[in-house]
Amino acid sequence: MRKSRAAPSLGCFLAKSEPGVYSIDDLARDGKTAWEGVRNYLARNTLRSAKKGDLVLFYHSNAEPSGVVGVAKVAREAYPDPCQFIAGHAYEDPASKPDEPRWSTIDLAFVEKFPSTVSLAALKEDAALQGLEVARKGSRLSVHPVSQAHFEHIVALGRKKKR
DNA sequence: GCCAACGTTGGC
DNA sequence: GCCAACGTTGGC
Repeated sequence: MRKSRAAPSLGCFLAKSEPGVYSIDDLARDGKTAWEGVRNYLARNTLRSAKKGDLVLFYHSNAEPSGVVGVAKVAREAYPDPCQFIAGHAYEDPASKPDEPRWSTIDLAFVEKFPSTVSLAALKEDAALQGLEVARKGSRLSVHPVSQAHFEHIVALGRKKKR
C-alpha cells in the first residue's frame, strides 16, 4: 500500500465510554454528541488539544468484552462543559466559576462501527501496539492521544470480518 | 463483588 | 510540602 502524502496528518485519540451509559450504537443513532463529564486534568488537557476533524477510537469500558468498537471524529473543539454549572447535576463542580470554567467538553460525530470489537486482550497481546495507553495496567484516563500508527493498526483490526 | 491503580483532598 | 485517607475507574 502506498502512503498518502497529500492529506494533512490528523490528531488521533481514544475515548472511553461505558456502553450502558453511552454506546457506539447510541452515537450511530444520534450522529453527534457532546463528550461531557471529563473531570480529570490530564484528560481535560487532551480534550483541549483536539482539533476539528481529528479521529477518535471509541472504546467500551466495563463491557463484555471491553475494547475498541468504532471510530468517531471531533465535530467541535473544546468549549466549557455546561454540566459543571448545573446545580445537582452529577457532573456539577461548585468550585468552577462561569467566568473561568474549569472543565471542557468536545462534540463527537459518528464515523463507523467495526464489524467486530478489538478487545482489550487483543490490544494487549499485539506487538505492534506496545505503549498504547489504554492497554497499560491500571490505565484510567478516559481520553488520551494515540499515535497514528497505532490508530491505523487498530482500525485495520476492527474492520476485519468476524470468522 | 473484589481489588489494584491512582487522582484528589485535607490535616499537619 | 508530605502523606494518609478516601473516592473513582475499570479489569477480572
